[in-house]
Amino acid sequence: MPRRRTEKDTVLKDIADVAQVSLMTVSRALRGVDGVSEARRAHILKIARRLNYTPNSSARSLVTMNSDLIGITVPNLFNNVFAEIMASMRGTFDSAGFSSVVDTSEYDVDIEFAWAERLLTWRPAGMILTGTHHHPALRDALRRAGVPTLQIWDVTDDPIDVCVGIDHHAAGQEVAQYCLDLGYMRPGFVGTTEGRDTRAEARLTGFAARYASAGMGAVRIARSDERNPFVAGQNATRDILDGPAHSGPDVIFYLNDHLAFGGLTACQTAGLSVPDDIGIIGFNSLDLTAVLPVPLTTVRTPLRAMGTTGARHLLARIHGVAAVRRVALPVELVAGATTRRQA
Amino acid sequence: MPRRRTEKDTVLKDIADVAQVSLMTVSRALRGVDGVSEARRAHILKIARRLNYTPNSSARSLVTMNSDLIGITVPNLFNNVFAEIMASMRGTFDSAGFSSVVDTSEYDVDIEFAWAERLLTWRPAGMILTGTHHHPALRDALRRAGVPTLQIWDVTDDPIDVCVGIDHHAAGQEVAQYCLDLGYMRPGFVGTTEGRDTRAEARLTGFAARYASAGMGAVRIARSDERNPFVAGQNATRDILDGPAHSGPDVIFYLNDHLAFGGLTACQTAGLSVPDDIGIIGFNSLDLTAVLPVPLTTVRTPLRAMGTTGARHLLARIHGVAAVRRVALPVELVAGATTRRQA
DNA sequence: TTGTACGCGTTATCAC
DNA sequence: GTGATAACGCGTACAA
Repeated sequence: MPRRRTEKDTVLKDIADVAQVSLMTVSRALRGVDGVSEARRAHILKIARRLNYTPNSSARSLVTMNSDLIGITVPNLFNNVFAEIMASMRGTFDSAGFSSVVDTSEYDVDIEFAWAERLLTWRPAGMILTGTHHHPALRDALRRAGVPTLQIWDVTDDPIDVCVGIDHHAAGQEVAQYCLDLGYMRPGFVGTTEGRDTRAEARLTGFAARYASAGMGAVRIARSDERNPFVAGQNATRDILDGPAHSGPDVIFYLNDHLAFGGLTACQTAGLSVPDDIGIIGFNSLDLTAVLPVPLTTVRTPLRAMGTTGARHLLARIHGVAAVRRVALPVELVAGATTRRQA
Repeated sequence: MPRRRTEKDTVLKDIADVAQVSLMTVSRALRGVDGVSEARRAHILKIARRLNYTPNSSARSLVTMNSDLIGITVPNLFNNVFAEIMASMRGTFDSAGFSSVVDTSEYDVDIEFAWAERLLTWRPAGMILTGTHHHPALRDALRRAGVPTLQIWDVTDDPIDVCVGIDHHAAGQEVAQYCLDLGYMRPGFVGTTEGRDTRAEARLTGFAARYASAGMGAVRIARSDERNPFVAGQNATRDILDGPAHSGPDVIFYLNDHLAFGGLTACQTAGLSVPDDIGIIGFNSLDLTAVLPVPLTTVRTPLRAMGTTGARHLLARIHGVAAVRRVALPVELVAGATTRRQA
């Protein structure tokens, strides 16, 4: 027996029957395109509402070969950075009538790729990837599908389509320069497991490169794969402080403010005074910092601007406007009270 | 001129031509259903891969009248509670082959409803709503569409379909009982703008009800609509402490741990010692608390269990198994060092 | 301004 | 085990 629509599953045809017009007139009326007299349109809309008409996006998508779905993948949702970027983009897309299909890749390019392949079966209007490090086959898959793609949060000279972000390497250098200016001689870095967060690694590389070119010794590095970022910062800081006196760092650059806050507590526990005994620098100016008794020296990243700019550029591409391919936004080093000029 | 597929947009028909079999055999082979010899199937799969075949979900959805899309709406992504719930659910759905379409409602039932209506045009396999307070028309719309629906984070006796969460009213009572046992006489509550977070209001109601039935005066309430939760807690606490001495609260129950941390800093600034001068109680045991020098008295909510349980129940409904309609998970009051027995 | 014919890519059904 | 055919609901093209 042929499948039957459920009783209430109204379609254009039913509305057309009730309104005594052709199916096409209903379609036009509902889409708001020209070619229907106002009287008819109003009449049809009323009937559609009364019949609880729900359009079928699949049918429309099938014939138009596209959809109002936008794919967004971020490493996770716990990091406020990604929550902020997503929120600022979603506003733009939402009011433009798009729906977001979200993935969390956990920094795993295979997960990201598998998700992207599944999403491509829906012929999405656009795709947003975090960063510039992806599965080798992803770029081709997206190109082949012709899906406008935005890479956000990091920049590269060779984006899939368009990228909007900050130059993490340069940001790391900037922080190193700031430290050098203050006279810090033994730089440290605290982050998470190597290879996961490639942006953080880029910051570290830039940080180390600037110190190296100044003839200073290598950066002391400690990592923690603890899931709770505060605890991770605390643990890694404890590790980096462990060892003979005066061999430890005199300043630590953290993966982000959360880890830095954990580091602050570790320093207090270790009896170290900040900034007298050691300097602490965060990244990403997160919510928490606003209420700390000592303002944290950190780097303010333009997350909201990044989201809105990125969304705008992606929308432009979706509408066929070939805009720029690379937008690097500036970061701002915010000098707080957790660093100070060395004697 | 009829629209033409782009060169690379391969479809079943093309594969069938190359494989020298009928289109239906290809369809069966790709779906892994019975009725294709193993030799043929392997051959077809290889060709499909070589031709970069991407299935068209819209076409499938059109004929099957369903999809592998699951809608999830949460108030926002900044609150770790929702990030945690989403993450624990997504794992289950992802491995079951579903894709998540996400919305952030900003605690606005109209936004939630508009989003849900748009999503229904895709005939989603399931829908997840946060809480039990929705647009009056949403329940009907979901019922009519026959979409299995999970309400998470709060419970009700009359769920749309199935609900998994905690009893916020009871949790508030539990906290009040704890405070009464310790001898706190002047309860306070700090939250955000009234009417936004209905779960928080339920906790407040339960908290106040328990105190009322113990014959104690009304709960002192302060609110802040500041976006940064830490700052909100700080500001509202400052407000509640303002006033003649001994009229202020001797214990404050916060909307969550973030606001409580802001409150802690406000107390310190005001020269109040915690827990000697005032007690502080949070909610939701968030990441931050792990590194605080003084362990926060708070309520631990089973966020992960909630997500996995909810996902399981929704999957059951999607597969046609009518499971329970209401699951209330227990909360655990964690006594920290920010409260103590009163003299 | 309105209507008719056809096709989008896939799956259900039934025949072989 | 395999293939032919008819939908699924809607939009494009063109005729009226």
